[in-house]
Amino acid sequence: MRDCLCATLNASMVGTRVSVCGWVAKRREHGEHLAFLDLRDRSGILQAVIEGSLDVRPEYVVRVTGTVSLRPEGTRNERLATGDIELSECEVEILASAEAPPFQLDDRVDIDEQVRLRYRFLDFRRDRMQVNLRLRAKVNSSLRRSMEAQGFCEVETPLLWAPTPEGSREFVVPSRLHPGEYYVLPQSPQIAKQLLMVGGFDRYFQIARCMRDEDLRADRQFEFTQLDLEASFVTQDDILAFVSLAVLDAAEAATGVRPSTIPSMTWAHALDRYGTDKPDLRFDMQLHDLSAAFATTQVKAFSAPCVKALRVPGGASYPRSRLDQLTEQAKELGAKGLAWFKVTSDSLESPLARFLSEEESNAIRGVDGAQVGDLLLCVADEYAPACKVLGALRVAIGSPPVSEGPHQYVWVTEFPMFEGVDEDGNLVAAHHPFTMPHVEDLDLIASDPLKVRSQAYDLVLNGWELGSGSVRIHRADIQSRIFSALGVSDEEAQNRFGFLLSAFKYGAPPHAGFAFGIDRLVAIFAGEENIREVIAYPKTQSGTDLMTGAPKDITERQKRELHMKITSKG
RNA sequence: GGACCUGUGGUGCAGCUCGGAGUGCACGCCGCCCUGUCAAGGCGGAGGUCGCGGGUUCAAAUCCCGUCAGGUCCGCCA
Repeated sequence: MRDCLCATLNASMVGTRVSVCGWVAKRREHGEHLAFLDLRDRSGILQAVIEGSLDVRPEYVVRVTGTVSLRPEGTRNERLATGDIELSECEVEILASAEAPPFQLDDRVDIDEQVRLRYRFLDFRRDRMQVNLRLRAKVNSSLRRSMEAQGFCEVETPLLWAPTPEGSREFVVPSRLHPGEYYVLPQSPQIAKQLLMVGGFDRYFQIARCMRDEDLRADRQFEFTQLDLEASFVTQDDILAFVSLAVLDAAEAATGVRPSTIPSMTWAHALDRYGTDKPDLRFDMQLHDLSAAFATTQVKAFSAPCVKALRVPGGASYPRSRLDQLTEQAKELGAKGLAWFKVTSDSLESPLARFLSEEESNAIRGVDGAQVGDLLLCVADEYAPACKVLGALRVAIGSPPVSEGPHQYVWVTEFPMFEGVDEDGNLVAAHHPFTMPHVEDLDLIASDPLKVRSQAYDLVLNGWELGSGSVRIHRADIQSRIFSALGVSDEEAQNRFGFLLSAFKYGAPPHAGFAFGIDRLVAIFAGEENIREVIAYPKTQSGTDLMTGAPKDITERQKRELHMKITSKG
């Protein structure tokens, strides 16, 4: 039907007669003797010259047969890739007519996302979506190549899986053949891939769809895609190397620039200096510890186990309203308050300044090489909350949009094994219950569990958590110690993970793995703030699909077959 | 579950503080004119339940309350 794509034509083809197909992007009529038609296909725009009038409208689907010609001198268009040429002596065949689209299909205006999502198929015709989805395809392809080159085998795992209640809420699928019983959609192929290790697939990967029925965000959808991998007879460092190589390959494929190696820091360091487990290294503004200087303070606001400070360069010019807003934000984050100090030429300007001892005042002035014109923010609290509050303020004040600036990757390692206790007093696993503790910390499980480090690690890019992984427990004795620390009884463990535990009795190799979000990675490559921009058919924040209307009711017959009865709505 | 922002012809905005006739701009759409345009140009035209409901008022796009939808965030996301 067509000989080539619009933008593949160039001056070297002059004289050739070709047929091209696409959509009418624009029509410019000059009376009944001359008209120009801009034809758009996925490659770009090509101008066709029509001698005579032409009854086509924008978005008509046409096939144009014409002769590739050089444009007359002075009529070339440098802004068009095909601006030197045009099709002349054209025959136009209308393949489909079209109504005027509900919004403009050029990239000159931002269209409300509600409208774009309702007419996603039209949104696809715009450059932004074409570029983003093709970029995503390129990243997928690069990841596959990279994993295969590293000896990994792609295995698909089921979407209909058994309920194994863990951290996040699962999507549930009622069974027709088994009344009152359910499948769930996987939150990740975690257990499936560990069983592949038991089965001898010592290097597995998958570009896997995962589903979690949790509230949506700019970086979270119900369903998202991960590069999921697992390997046997490897250490943590092996996994970091596998993943680093795949990510760097993808970055090069997507951006044309290959980042250098990915640095790493411990979780403890990230919390201490950046107040978060996903530090954004595109800007400095590290947290500083003033606990020692305030150990015996008389100032009530600073009487706490920990005092942390953050220097805001140039922040002394903040008006009172901005400082109040930051204080408000700190309180929302759980701080008792926020102390601020403006560094002026001879003193500290602050409501609290006159209560400070000279030593304390000097300690504050000394933070991070503070200079006149800087602002210093301090939070006094328990250690972790103090870090987290200032870490959040650091991001609020200093962080550029996630899509801007250099791409700063970092590995965060040595996560704690447990992150506190639940309402029943049981420890809560920070990663998942199959995570291997740091070997040196095994004895702490009973004595001081919150100090136990795990062999779990995250990959972070520009302050976004791309993914996480861990070395897994492959020994029954350690697994049962962890389950008991988590308050999971033998019976419950058997009930939830019995098939995994039983598989491990038949010779489980030491193994470790990782999974990272492709949506997030591609969004950052694409310079998008929101993963919806790199997903073909995303859901809204309330989990609806504006194009299909999902979720929707099903027929009475379907409900009968599924043995379902709705007893309440809301 | 909570906080905040947005909702005005098909699209993108302005109007809202401080109430006074659906007022304005750009794009698109329809008709006519136009032989080298390319964000074509000129002339004319159509198109509105100001998200929805209630309240205050002589009078509401504008103020108040509620509600719906979209977004950002907190909670949640092993």
